Amino acid sequence: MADRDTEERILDAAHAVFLQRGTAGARMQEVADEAGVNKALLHYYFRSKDQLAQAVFRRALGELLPQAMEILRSEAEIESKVRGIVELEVEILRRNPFLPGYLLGELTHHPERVHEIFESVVGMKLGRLGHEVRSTIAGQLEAEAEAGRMRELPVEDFLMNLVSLAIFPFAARPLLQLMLDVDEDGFDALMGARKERLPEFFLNALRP
Amino acid sequence: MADRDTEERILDAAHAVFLQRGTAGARMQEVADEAGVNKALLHYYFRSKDQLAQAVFRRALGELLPQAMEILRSEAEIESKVRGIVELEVEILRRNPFLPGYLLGELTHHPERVHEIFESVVGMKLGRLGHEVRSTIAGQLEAEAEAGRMRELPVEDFLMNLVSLAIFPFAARPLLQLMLDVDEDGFDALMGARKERLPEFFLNALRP
DNA sequence: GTCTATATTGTGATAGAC
DNA sequence: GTCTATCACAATATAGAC
Repeated sequence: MADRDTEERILDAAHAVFLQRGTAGARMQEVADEAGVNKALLHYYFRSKDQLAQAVFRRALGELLPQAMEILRSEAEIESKVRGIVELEVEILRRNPFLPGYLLGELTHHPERVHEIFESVVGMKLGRLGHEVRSTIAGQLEAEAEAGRMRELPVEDFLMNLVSLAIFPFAARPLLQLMLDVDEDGFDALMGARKERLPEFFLNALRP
Repeated sequence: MADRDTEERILDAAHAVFLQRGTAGARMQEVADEAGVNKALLHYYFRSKDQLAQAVFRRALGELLPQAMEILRSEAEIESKVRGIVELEVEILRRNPFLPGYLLGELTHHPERVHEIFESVVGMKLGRLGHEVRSTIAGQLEAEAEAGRMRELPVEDFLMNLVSLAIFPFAARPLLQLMLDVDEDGFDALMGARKERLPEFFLNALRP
């Protein structure tokens, strides 16, 4: 219960509270309670709410982005990348219900934070990484198209469409649960089943 | 500058401020300034911040949902619905950059609000509307599949995949702008071009 | 209906003992 | 490192004049 251990407990607690309430809606007192320590300790370790919020945001973004980037810029085949991204994102998001809504909310309400944090998360200049991913996949798509195995599609579309399909339903979950008339477990089951169909759906869209 | 007019100016101002900052991050003072009136007037018309926030949320959801629902449960053909949804959502979201992030953030941070508000927005019992949309489209999908024009796909997948593709990129815009290395105008141009390709992409995924 | 002034509470942050 | 006590101010909300 001391030192590094406490700092970690606080960050865990902050993660839980900030993701559920959002940065602006989160209260330091609630984080302290959740961590089982006093409010003053939060400031001892993180100085201010803003810095704690940044640590949480960095961590949250780090749960999603680096592994996805790794898959996308690897040398694996297109089909394998599609399956890998779907499997990865769906499994992470099934276990973290607040993650996508939190991230998208923070992105729109604090867009200025993204730039600085992005780099510390993926450990690379963002422009460079984005370019690397795009040129890698663009080459693959082009080769597939020339071989007649896929129809032409801009890399930007490939990337946006893939992550849209994988992530969005989790972000809109509260609305979807009402419209599809399912509870938590029903939704989770739905997502588990959809995960199996999604790669086929996406790859089918790429057929010539 | 009186009566109904003032109430509307306040709601407009609140809409602008709340969507950009989020409900918890928004300040009544900023809303008052934006509306060009005094803080006390906000309470005169809306009683509390919470009620003002609800009015804004209702209005924001109303910009997106009812028209989409109308298209989905109409008697139009599947292909026409796909084109209609893409056209509608993309055009609305291009003009309202904060709308999707705000909605998704509020959904995750205040899921309890959805139930009550949903009904007043679409003017119908939510379970009923959802069921109506699903059974209508399920019938259409089944007919298309039997005629050999489309492969089989659960209604839930059809609905989730379609709205995911249409909405998500706008919600993730700040991140995508960095990764794709484009500014505001570049992003808008990208979305404009993608809008034309999206229906083909989606319909292609439905081919047998 | 609209304003100014003020009450009241909530909340981030620090001082200082242990 | 961790706590209690407290400060300082931000933010919602209301009272009351006009």
